[in-house]
Amino acid sequence: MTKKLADPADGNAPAARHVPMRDFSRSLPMSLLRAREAVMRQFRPSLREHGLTEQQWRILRALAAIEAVEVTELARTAFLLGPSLSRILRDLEARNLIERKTAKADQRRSMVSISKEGVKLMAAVAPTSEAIYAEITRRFGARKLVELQEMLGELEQSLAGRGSADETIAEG
Amino acid sequence: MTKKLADPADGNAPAARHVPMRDFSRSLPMSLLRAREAVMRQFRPSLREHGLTEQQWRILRALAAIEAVEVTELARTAFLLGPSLSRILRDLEARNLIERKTAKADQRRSMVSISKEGVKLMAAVAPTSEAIYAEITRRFGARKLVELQEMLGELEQSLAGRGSADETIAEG
DNA sequence: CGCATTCACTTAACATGTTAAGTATCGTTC
DNA sequence: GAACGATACTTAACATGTTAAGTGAATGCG
Repeated sequence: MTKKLADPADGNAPAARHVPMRDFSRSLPMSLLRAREAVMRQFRPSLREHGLTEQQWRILRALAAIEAVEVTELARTAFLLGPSLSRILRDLEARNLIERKTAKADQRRSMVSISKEGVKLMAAVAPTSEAIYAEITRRFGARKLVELQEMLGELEQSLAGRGSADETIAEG
Repeated sequence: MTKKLADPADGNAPAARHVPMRDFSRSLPMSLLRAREAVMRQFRPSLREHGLTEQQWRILRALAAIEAVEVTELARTAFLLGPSLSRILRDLEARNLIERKTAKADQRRSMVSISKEGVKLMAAVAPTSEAIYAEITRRFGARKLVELQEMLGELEQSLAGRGSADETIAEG
C-alpha cells in the first residue's frame, strides 16, 4: 500500500528519479485542486438532482443577488471566461432560467437577469446547499474555515497583478 | 466601483435579493478556485512555451519519479479521471514523450513510463518551474505556505470518505 | 462626416472534465 | 473448460476551459 520510492543508494532498485523535483503531489496547485474537489464532491449530487452543473449554479447565485448585470461583469463575478459564459447563458436561457435584453444606452451590452423560474429553482436548491455548507463548516471547524479563507485571500493578493514570472502584462 | 447591493428596506431600489444566500464570492469553493487560478497563472506561460498543458505536465512529473506505473495508479497520482488520462497519454505517446507496454502478467494492464525525450523536456522545464515556485513561496511566505497546505490537507481529511451529504457510497 | 480603433460579446477549434457504455482480459465457480 | 462477474482500460457524448478569430456597435480623431 505504501508506495515504494526508489532509493538512490540501491543500485538494484527498479526505479530511478529521472529528473529531481519536489514531490509534486505535495505541491500547492495539487493541494488546492484536491481540496476543492473534496469540497465540490459534497455539492455535486444535490446540484445534479436539479439538473444543474457547478458553473450553472454559480451563475444563478451571482444573478440572484442583483437585478441585472452585463455579461462581462457576470463573467468576473462567477469567475468564468467569456466563451464559457456565453455558451452557458445560451443554455440557461433556453431553459428559461434567465432572461436577456440588450441595453438601451449601449446596444453592445446585454443585461442578464434571473427569471421567475430561475428563482424557483434556486429556492429549491438553496436549503440543501446551505445544509451541506454548514456540515462542511462543522466538520472542518468554523474558526479554521475562516482562517483558511483568509490565507487563500492572502495568497491571491500576494500573486495579484502578475501574469507570471515571464510576462509582465499587468491588466491595469 | 463598489458594488451596490440591494437594500431590502428600499422599496424603490433597482434590485431585490431574489433568494437569500451567503455571498457566494466568499464561499469556500470560490476561494479555492481563485487561489488555484492565481497560482497556476504563474506557471502556464512557462509550460506553454514548451507546448505543455498543466495536465500533461502533471503526468510527466508523476512519471519522472518512478520507473513505470499502471494507468489506473497514474490517474490517482496525477489526479485525473481515466478518460482524460487515456486521451492525454495517447497524445503524449504520439509526441514520444512517454512509452507504453502491456504488462506480461496481466494483458489488461499497460505500464506507462517517461521516455528519454520526455526526460529531456522535463529537464528543460524544471528549472523555471522551480524558480516560479520559489518566487511564490517567497511572496507568500514559506511558513505560511506550509501552514496553508496543512490546512488544505486537513480539509480533505475532514471530508474524506463521504461522497456527499446525500449519497453514502464509501469507496472502501 | 469618414474611418480606424476599441469594446462587448459570440463563434470556432481544440483540450480537458465527467458520466456512461464498450472491449478485452482475468478470476472464479461449477 | 465454459459461463459469469470483476477488472483495466478505451470510446463516446456532452459540458466546460482556453485561446484566437469574428461580428456588430460605440468611440475617438482628422
